[in-house]
Amino acid sequence: MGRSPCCDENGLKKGPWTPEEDQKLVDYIQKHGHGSWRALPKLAGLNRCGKSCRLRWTNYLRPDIKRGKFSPEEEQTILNLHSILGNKWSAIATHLPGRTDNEIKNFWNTHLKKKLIQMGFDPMTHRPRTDFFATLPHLIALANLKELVDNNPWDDHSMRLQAEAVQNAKLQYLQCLIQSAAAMAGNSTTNSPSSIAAELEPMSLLNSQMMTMPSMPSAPAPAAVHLPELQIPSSFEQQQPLSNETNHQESSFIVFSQGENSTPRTPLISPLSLPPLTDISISNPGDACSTSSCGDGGAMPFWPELLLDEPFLTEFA
DNA sequence: AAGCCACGCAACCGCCAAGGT
DNA sequence: TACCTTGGCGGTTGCGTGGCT
Repeated sequence: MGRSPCCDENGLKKGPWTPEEDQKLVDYIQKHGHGSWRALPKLAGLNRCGKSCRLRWTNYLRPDIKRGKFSPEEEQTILNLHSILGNKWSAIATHLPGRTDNEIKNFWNTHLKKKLIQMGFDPMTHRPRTDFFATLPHLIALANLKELVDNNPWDDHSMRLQAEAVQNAKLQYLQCLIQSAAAMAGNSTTNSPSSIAAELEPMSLLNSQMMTMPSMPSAPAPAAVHLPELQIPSSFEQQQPLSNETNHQESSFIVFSQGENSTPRTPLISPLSLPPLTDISISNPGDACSTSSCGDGGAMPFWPELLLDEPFLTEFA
């Protein structure tokens, strides 16, 4: 496959376009259409390569281009589509009339990506970052959000996702505790529920700390946040390991998230960066997933759309 | 007022796929 | 089938601008 000789051709101008060049290009295309981009510059009297002309036209001069700030709706659309399509800017642009892929790409790189990072999300996966300590300050701030306190149950998708980030931190902490407990137990396979429960006690401490740390100057008064409580099933000790492998130190068991009475179960995130599950499975990395909610048992399940409303984005800008 | 720095955005670069010869 | 041309895409660069010290 050959490479197209382009702007490296001698004598062709590069750099910013002048109004005169723009006018020549617009005039020519309006009269004749662009036709062959390669032939266009000479026909239009431009000392540019065809590629440069095409980019100038498609990204700037096209009459149907919408300029100006992105609306909250457009912002949301980009977030949603990016969570599905990734960096397929041209595909995203097809859903935003008047916006170019270049413009969307720039907007993503200069605004949205930073916002997601600040909010504790991985901008590529749209998942809460799994680095607990890196996201802790943010999570503490989140825990102080009045909206989180007031919005219960999870009637707002974005709030729910943020709550999941908090929940994720809790689960990671839980994982650490479990591993510590397993280490303390040595090779013993009898991790009783009561001992695990004892280890879980600091979870509430963490929760309360997250509620009370003065991380935001204007943070509302600390109050209880109704996160779904982690529950260790009473039949915990009877849970079968999810894997037949026996060379792991950790025991495999299942932690269910349970919503409040009428609240549907909240999809949670595996603390081990496993695919998100409806029923969290804390198991050994690489274990086969045996829960019915685990998609097709191997393929990456579909991550919920990231729906972040403008006030929320502004809040953390 | 001058220098520095961060940011936004237009433009370029390099690669790829499709279609033509 | 191999090569070439063209259009398109995503990543990156560099310049202009505004804010801060």
